[in-house]
Formats: sequence, structure tokens, C-alpha cells
Amino acid sequence: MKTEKMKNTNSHAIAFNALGDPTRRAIFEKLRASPLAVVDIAKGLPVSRPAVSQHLRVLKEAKLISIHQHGARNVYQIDQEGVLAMRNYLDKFWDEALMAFKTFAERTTK
Amino acid sequence: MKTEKMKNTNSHAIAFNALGDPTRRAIFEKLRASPLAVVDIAKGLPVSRPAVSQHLRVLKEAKLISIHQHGARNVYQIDQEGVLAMRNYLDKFWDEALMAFKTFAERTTK
DNA sequence: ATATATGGTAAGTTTGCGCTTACGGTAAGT
DNA sequence: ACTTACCGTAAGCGCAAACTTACCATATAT
Repeated sequence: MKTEKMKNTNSHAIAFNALGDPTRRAIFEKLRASPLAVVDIAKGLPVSRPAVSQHLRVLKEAKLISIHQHGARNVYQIDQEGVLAMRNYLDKFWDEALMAFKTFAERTTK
Repeated sequence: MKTEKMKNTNSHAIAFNALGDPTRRAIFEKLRASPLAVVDIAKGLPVSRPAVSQHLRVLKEAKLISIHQHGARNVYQIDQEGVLAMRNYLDKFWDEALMAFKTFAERTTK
């Protein structure tokens, strides 16, 4: 069968995908508590520091976190703008899902 | 290095993971439009029907959709309760992230 | 200058996951 | 009864992605 794979197109899909990985969620939740340098993020996590660096890149491309240099340390933090955009998108996403549900629930006499 | 892999623990994490896959998002959005039998869900998607069945299982375990039999047809639809729970969880999730951001933004003189 | 701390990236390995094919099982139509 | 439609699951395959090790670059400390 010809399988032209499904792709992650829009930015929200990318964000979904970014948080789909358990390690990245762990990283994101750490940053939710406070901004941190890469070393400190890696501390406690069950993966190597380079692995963390790679995850940080994904989260950054998803606009969920941002970086700013502090001497030799690269400090990462939550990206307010990106998170806000994601939240607004999801609000609509769920609302539409629930609205559709109601539409069909009314048709059912149950 | 000893790598005790990270796991998807709580139900919200599972939901995140469920929607992290592009095909599953496509399926979910189809069901958002209306309840559908498996055959109809598979129709138009670039993957086989069994693949769709497997995705449906994941979405179901994430409490994002529910099934009810209709003769020989298995009709899937949005799981209102699960979606509501997910929405509430995410609202808090984002809010906490943004609150933390503000806390640390105020410390910065910029 | 040398050493130490920090971290990004390249290259290669492994493993998990999404997929297909094959099969079996039930429901409805003829 | 048998044929057709519908669908879940098992087994196996292939690939993308998460991981490791190794290396290099820059910043700070001594």
C-alpha cells in the first residue's frame, strides 16, 4: 500500500508533539518551577546532558521555551508568548470538540 | 550510563502522548465533526484500517474517545468527560507555567 | 597560560512505535 | 447455510527518534 505518511504541519501540532515525549514534559515542568541552566535541568533526569540539549532544541522550536545566555551558562525558561498561543488554541480545540458532542447528543433519545 | 527510561505515568500525560501523533490527531478531528464507524474513519486516511483500530485503542485508553456498538459497526465518538478533564488539567497547566514566568520576570530589571 | 565549567553538535547505535499483512470472530444480508 | 461487511488482534517489519559517546568551542577562575 502507498503510504504517504502523515506530517506535523502547523505550529500547534508541533507543540503537541513536543510535549508528547515524557522526558520533554519532565524538562518543561522543571522550567515551569523556575528558569534553569542546562546542567541543572539535566541533574536528576535519567538521561545524559547532550540528550537534554537535544530536547531543549525541540521545545524551543515549538516556542514553548526560550533561551538567554548568562555567561557560560545557557539559561532556559518558559516562553510566555508561545504558551499563551498554545493555551488559546487548545481552548478552542476542546470547546469545538465539546460543542460537536452536544450536537450529536441531542439527536440521541437515549 | 544506567538509563531507567522515563515513563508516561498519569492520565494527562497519556492524553498528551495520544494527541502527539499526527494520525491520531487526524482521527480525533474527524470524530470532532461527528461520530463515525471504523470503516468511515479509515476512509480518506493514508493508513490501513487495522492501523486506525490501533490508534483508536490509544485514544480510548486516553479517555479522549468512547465506543458504542451499533450492530456490526463499532461507532466511536468524543468522550465528553475525558475531554473536559483534559481541558481543566491543561488550563491549570498553562496557568501555572505563566504564573511562574511572571514571578521570575518581575525579578528581572530587563 | 592553564585548568575547569558549561553546553552545542556530529556520528553512530538502539529501541520504541506506527505500519502492513494475515487471521479469526461476530453481525447482517441473501 | 453461506456470503459479505465490519473490526479487533497477533506477528513481524522498517524507520524515525531518543539516546550515548566523543569532540570542540567559549567563558570564567586560578
